[in-house]
Amino acid sequence: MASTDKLSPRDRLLDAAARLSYRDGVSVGIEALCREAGVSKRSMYQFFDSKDAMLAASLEQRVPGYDAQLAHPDPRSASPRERVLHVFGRLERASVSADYHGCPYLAVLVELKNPEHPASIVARTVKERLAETFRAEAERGGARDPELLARQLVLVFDGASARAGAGVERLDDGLATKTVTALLDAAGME
Amino acid sequence: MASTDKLSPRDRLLDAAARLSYRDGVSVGIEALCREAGVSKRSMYQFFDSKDAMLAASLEQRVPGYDAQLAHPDPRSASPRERVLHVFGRLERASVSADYHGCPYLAVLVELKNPEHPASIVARTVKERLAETFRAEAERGGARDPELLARQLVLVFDGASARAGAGVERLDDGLATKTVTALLDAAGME
DNA sequence: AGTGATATACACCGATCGGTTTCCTTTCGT
DNA sequence: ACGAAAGGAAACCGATCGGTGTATATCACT
Repeated sequence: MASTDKLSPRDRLLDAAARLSYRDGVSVGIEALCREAGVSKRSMYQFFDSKDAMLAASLEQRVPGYDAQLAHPDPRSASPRERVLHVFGRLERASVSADYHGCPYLAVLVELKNPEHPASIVARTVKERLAETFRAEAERGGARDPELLARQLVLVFDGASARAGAGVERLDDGLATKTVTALLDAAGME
Repeated sequence: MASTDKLSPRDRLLDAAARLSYRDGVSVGIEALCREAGVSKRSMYQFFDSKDAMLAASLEQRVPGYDAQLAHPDPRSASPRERVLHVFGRLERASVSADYHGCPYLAVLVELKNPEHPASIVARTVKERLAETFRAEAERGGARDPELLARQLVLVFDGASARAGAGVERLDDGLATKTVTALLDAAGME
């Protein structure tokens, strides 16, 4: 019994779309997606209006897991600084995986040049939420300019994930953490 | 007389490949490339072995201009810090253009998941050279850890260009410059 | 057992992909 | 003025693209 056997065809499609579009890019064919999901093309078009819609749905479905991964395990006892650093610690740990190819949402935004694409809209929303999370932490931590600090943090986040995903940088020596620490200190965040 | 009329067919192809693959992504068809260049497909395959080879050549041809754009206009009188900040000033100024879509070399690395692709190799080389340039400046500027600082700077560079290119961030208020300044200060670079 | 919904397999659509070939015109050296 | 060579237009190749139509099989429910 394969691991996908207990999932509905729709969920298997979303799973395959997320996995293959992340590994091979958004230009992956629907034929390959359906083969991977073990679902006929005909069924796919009953669940989704188009390939674009399925891609957007697959990105959206992964948002809760993505958020949970970046959230601090014990947010109550942790300081704002610890919660911010946790995000980059997770990024650094994830980046060592052989099949890490960078932040999937940033990749989608880069690959789909069209900002009106439904998947681009989902990706942009995720990025805005991350920035807003950082901003709230910066405010709680007493940063001098919370908005600026938050934008700096997403800059580092996306730069680190893109470079690690592209294979031109390694984060496992704490590069992101060190960079963020310097920025937190400079912003006067406790 | 169009602006391309005085260029050789080969140069027109390289120009069209650079422009269209930057605007539409590397998946742009050779039919469109040849139409844009005003060159027959047959001629194109006499100049280049494949679409991949032409793409790599088009990226490579733009390297000198890219370098010149980031180089300080008066490198002798400028300090290492000024030379570094000049790079990010140029990035911020370029990013306001309506047809700015991020660093083309990073985009190619993200879009072509295959690191063995000839265009990926060119792009990786460009990124390595930028990091090396930063490292040399960091050393000259007396940074505590020149290698670390250089990696932080390319992190910010790629993060800023990717986010600005994706349309999720604006750099025209000096975001990159402010971030880099904080990192230079933290590294003890004069 | 019968029925309607759901899923599959598979041929098919026009369009485009990267790449090749054929034919014809233009250009250039002599 | 002539012949070779280069270049352009377009047909053509097999493959794949996103998407549909059709006929068959499987399933739950009554």
